[in-house]
Amino acid sequence: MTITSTPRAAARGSDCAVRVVDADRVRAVRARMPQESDVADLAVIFGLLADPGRVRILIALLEGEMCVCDLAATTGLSESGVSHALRLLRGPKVVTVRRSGRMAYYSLADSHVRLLLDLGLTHVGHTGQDRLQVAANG
Amino acid sequence: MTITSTPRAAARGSDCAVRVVDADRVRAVRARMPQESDVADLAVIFGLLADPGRVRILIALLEGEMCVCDLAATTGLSESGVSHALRLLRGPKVVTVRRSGRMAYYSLADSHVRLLLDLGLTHVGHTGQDRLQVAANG
DNA sequence: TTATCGTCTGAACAACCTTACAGATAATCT
DNA sequence: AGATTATCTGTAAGGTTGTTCAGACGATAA
Repeated sequence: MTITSTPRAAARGSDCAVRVVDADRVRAVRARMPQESDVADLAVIFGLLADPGRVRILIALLEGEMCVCDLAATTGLSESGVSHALRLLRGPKVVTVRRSGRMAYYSLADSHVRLLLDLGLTHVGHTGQDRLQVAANG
Repeated sequence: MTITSTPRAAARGSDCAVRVVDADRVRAVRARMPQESDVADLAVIFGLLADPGRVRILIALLEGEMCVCDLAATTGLSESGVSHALRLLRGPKVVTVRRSGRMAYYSLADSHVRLLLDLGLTHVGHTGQDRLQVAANG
């Protein structure tokens, strides 16, 4: 990727370069940018927390392990839906399973996820801010 | 939603009730469950952090405000892509704009998002300061 | 004024994700 | 053994999301 000193310079001199206003700043921030794989992993983790059903499952698990059907009763999801959700969460080791007979007891595997949830909950609960408004922004 | 005492009881007695193993537990957890709107808002916030491009934008903004074209140069996204992403982030007030002439300088609006990012980056295994050293050495 | 610049937007398309249904699996009971 | 249970999985439909393209808008310079 070519970086020219200013947007104006880019337009004057070369063809398809990336326009930059503060080149030093861009260099500094790019130097601190985590590597792509870490950013991708981070996005995956946040993506797992981006579904209300999965969030309810994880909030339920904050209090300790639970079996699939109790999670279904707690969250309002179907048992199949809970199972699908837990499969996604099992992959990146967000939750772990303990199997006993034909029961499967799930619990939070990672304290970081617990912190993310707590932080998020205090954010939406304690800021007393209005309902989030995503669309229709002037 | 009907809740029967145990999965077996549900199968024996009634038709389409939600099966529950530990009824008291389910009641307790449901009592503590945040209301649906808060869970939805939480999922929206996490959803905004669920895209690598938006994560790079927000990481860049951790160091201070930036204009759109510098964000594009920093993150590798197109300027149009950055603008679309910033629109999403502007809605729930995750970022704010300061306009000066035809420039638009964006910055993080909410310290909670900053904390979420820091926590996530720690989870993934790298802090911004570690990155500095790594980048300096190659 | 005209030309250029930085930013924003709408539309279209592909890729993805969620959900529900049906069935499969393994453990347990009669 | 067969029936029942709790969980898991494959599949497909439907909706959502990210990206690109083309152009629009207001601000600025010539």
